[in-house]
Amino acid sequence: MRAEVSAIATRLFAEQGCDNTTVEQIAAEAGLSRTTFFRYFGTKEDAVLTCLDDLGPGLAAALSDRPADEHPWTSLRRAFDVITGLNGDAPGKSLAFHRLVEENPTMRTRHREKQQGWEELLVPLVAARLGGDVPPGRDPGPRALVASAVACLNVSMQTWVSCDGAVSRDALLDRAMSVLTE
Amino acid sequence: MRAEVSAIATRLFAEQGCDNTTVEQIAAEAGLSRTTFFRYFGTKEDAVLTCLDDLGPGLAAALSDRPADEHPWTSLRRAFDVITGLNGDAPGKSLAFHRLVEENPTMRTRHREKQQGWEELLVPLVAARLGGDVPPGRDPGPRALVASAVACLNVSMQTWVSCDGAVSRDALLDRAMSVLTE
DNA sequence: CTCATATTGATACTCAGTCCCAGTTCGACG
DNA sequence: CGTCGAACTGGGACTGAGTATCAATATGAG
Repeated sequence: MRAEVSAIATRLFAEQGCDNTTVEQIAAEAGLSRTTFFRYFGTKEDAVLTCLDDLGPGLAAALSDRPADEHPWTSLRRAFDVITGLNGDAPGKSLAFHRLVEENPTMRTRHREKQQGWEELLVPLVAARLGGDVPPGRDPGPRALVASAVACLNVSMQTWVSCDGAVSRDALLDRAMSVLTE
Repeated sequence: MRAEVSAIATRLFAEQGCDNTTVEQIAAEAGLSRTTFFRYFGTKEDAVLTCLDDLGPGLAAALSDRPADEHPWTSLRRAFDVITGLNGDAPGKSLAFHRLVEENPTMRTRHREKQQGWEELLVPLVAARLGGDVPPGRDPGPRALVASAVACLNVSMQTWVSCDGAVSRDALLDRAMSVLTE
C-alpha cells in the first residue's frame, strides 16, 4: 500500500521532475485524497524515500557484526556493503533512484536528514569501540568518523550517478574512503 | 542595510525560534515590505546565513596559501582556522549563531547547502594537489576529502554548541579531524 | 445488531515563495 | 527646469506544502 504509492510517486518524479509534481497529482493517481497522503507520508519527498526506512537498523546490525578489534573505519566500510549491494541484480533501479535524489536539492536534503537518523544509530556503536575515556557528547571523535563515512558514501553515489554507473559502487566507495587514511 | 535586516532576523529567531517567526514579522520590524525582503534574501533563513557568504572564497584563499606539498587533509584543517577563529574576541556571538543553526532542522539544511558551495570551490584545489591521472568528476577522491573535512567541521561545531563552548573550537576540530588519520 | 474505534476525505487555514503591475525615486541629459 | 529611463519598492494575487478540524464511513468485537 505504502509501497504502491511510493512507486507511483517515484515514477511521476522521474517523468516530470520533483518540483513539477504536486501532492494532489500523486494522490489522484494513487486513488486517495491529499489528506490521506499526508497521513502516510510526512512530506512529498518521503513517499520516494520510504525505501530507506529499514536501512538505518540494517547498517547498525551490519556494523555490530564486525569484529570488535577491527578498525572502525574498516567496519564502517564493510557495513556500507549493505547499501552498495542494493539492487545488485538490477543496478539501473538504484541508479535511477540516486539520480532522482542527487539531482534535486529538496530531495537531497530530505535524504541527508534520513541519514542523520542513521548516524544516531551508528555513533554509539563506534563510540563503544573507541573506548570512552572522554564522556560521550563531548568527544567529537565517533561522530566525526560516522559523519565522514556517510559523506564518503554520498560522494561515491554522486560520482556513480555522474559516470552513469560505469564504475562499480564498491570501487568508488573504496577509493573515497581510502583516500582519507593514506 | 542587508546587515541590518540580518541582525533583526537573527534576534527574532533567537527570541522566538525560527519556525515561529514569519517573514512578515521580520519585514515589518525592518521597515520594508514582504516583497522587498524576498528581493534581498532568497529564503527566510538566508537573512541569518548571509554572514557566511564570504566564507567560501575565504576558505579557498586560505587553502591556496598552504604549501603545495602539504598533505591536503592538513591543509584543509589549517584553512578551517578561518572559521574557528571567527569572533575570536567574542565567541559568545559565534556560539549563539551555531546554536541557532544546529538546533533548527531547516536552518541546518540551508547551512549545509551553503557549504555545498564551499565544496565546489575547494574540490578543484584539492584535486590539483592529488595529481589527476583520473579525469576529474570520475574520481571521488578529492570531493571525499573535502566533504569529510566539512563533516568534521560540522561535528566539531555541533559538539562545541552542546558543551556550551567549554572546549575550544580548535581543539574539537583537531580531535575530529585527527581521528580519521589514526 | 450495536457500539467503539480507526480510517478516510472535505474544507479551511497559515505561511513560504513567485509573479506581475503600478508607483516612486533619482540621476542623466536635453 | 522639465523629462526620460532605469532601478527600487510595495501591493496584491496566486500556487503549493503542510496542519488542524470535523463529519462520514468502514471495521471488528461483543
